Amino acid sequence: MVGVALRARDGRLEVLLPGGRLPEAQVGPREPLAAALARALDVAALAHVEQLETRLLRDGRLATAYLGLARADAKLGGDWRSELALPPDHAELVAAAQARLRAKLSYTNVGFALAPATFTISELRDVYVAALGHDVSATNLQRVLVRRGVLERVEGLRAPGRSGGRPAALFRFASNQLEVTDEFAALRPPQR
Amino acid sequence: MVGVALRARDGRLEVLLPGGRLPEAQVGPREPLAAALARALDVAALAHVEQLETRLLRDGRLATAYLGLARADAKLGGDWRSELALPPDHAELVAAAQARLRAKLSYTNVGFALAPATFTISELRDVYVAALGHDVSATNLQRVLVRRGVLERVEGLRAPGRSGGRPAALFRFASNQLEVTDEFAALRPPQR
DNA sequence: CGGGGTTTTAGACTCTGGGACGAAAACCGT
DNA sequence: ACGGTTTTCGTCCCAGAGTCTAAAACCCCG
Repeated sequence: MVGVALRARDGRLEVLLPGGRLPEAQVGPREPLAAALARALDVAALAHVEQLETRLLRDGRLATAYLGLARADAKLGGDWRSELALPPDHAELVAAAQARLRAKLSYTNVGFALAPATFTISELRDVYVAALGHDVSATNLQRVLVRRGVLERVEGLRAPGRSGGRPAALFRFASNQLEVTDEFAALRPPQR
Repeated sequence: MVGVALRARDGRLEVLLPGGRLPEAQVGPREPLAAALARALDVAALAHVEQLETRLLRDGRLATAYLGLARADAKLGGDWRSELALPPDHAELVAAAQARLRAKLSYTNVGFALAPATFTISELRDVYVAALGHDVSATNLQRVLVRRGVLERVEGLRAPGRSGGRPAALFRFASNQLEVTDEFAALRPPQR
């Protein structure tokens, strides 16, 4: 049981490393994985958790890796440093976690687990840029997510900063559970 | 360690059940998962194998499930019956395996693991129909897969059957390893 | 050998989702 | 009031994929 907790903040996709390493826990016999997971990760503080893969680590232990996502405004204990100093096993898991997240941002609503409860499109754009590692058009992001029903407008506006600008509309994710955009795929069923 | 081996044949997506149940194996301490997997599944006869999920079964054992795909013309020992008589745990795993396969048919080249080495578009279409569970246009299938570089023409034609028809061109998959169609996703990086 | 039935192939048309662009809206500070 | 900023809205455009029709190439049968 190894957990990779990620958070998009300050333009970067942080890896949460309490004590400078990935959190681990031993899973007992007949113990539900969720129980061991709760010992390793602060599950209550994570907006989304999903299983990654199970593999034999170099030290001989069999580990099931999990991906955890924290909202930018979540209160978390533990520090986070650069993940460059991790052992090779763990570094690979971090890479797998990041790849999984990047892929799912495109065809699911996982964004809900990274963004705060309410936000402007620009703020959401920053989250996506941090997680994806490339630029994203705010205009397109809004259109795509609204069209899919992933994003909802919410009452009110955010006042502009000191440098001015038009007040921004506020949005939220329509759901706080993972939902896959159905029929995002090629080779769809015939329409009639 | 539980294996779900699938094969697309006779218009159906069969579950290979040697002895009427899903193949299992106990994974020893410090044993690579691939080794235990080889004991459970006839890996050599499978064109593709990938991990599904790890879960606690109702009988208290911790099992890592695998998805295996067999080509339609593969020689396999063991019979296969309807999967309706499986225990609930295993039935769920079969459903997960089928769902995974259906999804990956859209954005990867997994088809290579279901189709024979060389085939006509109509034959490939039958494989896709069996796996996806809905109709597929042969014209579309060819255009999509060729455009992606997944399919290659190969020398020769297949003679028509007794009922006549134009001879069919032969194709093969360009690769026999899993490859993900990059940039199938929404929220692509900017193009310039 | 010619005609009707069958299967495959090729092309054109259309629709939709998403990227790019530019103008308008609404604010700031000076 | 004016220029600079940020957000929003609308339009254009393109690529990928679904649909359709006709042509190609074969079979069998009379």
